[in-house]
Amino acid sequence: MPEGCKVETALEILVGKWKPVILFHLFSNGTMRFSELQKAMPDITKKMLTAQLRDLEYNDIVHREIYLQIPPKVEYSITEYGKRMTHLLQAMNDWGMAHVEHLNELYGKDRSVESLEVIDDLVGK
Amino acid sequence: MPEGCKVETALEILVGKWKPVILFHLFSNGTMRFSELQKAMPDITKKMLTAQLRDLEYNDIVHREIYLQIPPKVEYSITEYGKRMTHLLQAMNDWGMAHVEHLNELYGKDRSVESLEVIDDLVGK
DNA sequence: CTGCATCCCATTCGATACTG
DNA sequence: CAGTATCGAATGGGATGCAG
Repeated sequence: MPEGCKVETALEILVGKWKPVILFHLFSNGTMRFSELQKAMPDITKKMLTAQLRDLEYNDIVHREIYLQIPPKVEYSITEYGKRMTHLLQAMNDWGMAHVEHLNELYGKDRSVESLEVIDDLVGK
Repeated sequence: MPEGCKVETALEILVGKWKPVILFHLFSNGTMRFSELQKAMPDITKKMLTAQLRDLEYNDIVHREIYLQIPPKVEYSITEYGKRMTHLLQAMNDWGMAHVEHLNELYGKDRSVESLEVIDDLVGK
């Protein structure tokens, strides 16, 4: 472990019940409208979706493009800066997968999978 | 971004208000007694410290060595498996530091530093 | 010394309704 | 369509006291 310890800074950006899923969809699909994100994540409320997107926007991870028209249209996408965190997300994802494996070996299968339903739905398994 | 998206798995291990600090101390000092950890983090309550250590223990990141004696003595250390996540922690830390810089450039200094007091105390700045 | 139990508060999050 | 406003429930975390 290094000096400084800004691990929490990284955590704060990614934590928030829905941020990883949102990023996953935006990384996968490129640009999405608010309603498309909602359709992709049926369980998230508008309030939460808005809040998390605003958070990501403040951190320059997500770009919000507003079209002044009726009916309104707003598109979200990953910023260039945001794309640079792909490696970190990849690293976290890889470690996460390996860790699930590790826990399975330690305790046996079918455990510690709670609270990942959303992701599992997403992947469709 | 990959398939699967187990980013949340990684997050769940590190999240918990004190886990990064605990890991930081254990990585730095090797083996520490419960009371030493408390001294190192004056603001954490016993309840929280216990809970987070149990969590890390369950995830095979931290080892708990109990000496059966009076008065009791319990030592905590990073497991071999836990040491293998050094690279991930390093990556998150690096990104976190760079991100603080990035935000400073975007919005100007002296912002977004809230909620890092603990870490800052730790580093003594 | 270590750490569990209890109570309590603050913040988060979901549900619902409403608006430009 | 893309939000905001309001309320209540759930959850996380702090303070304190007791126990092995």
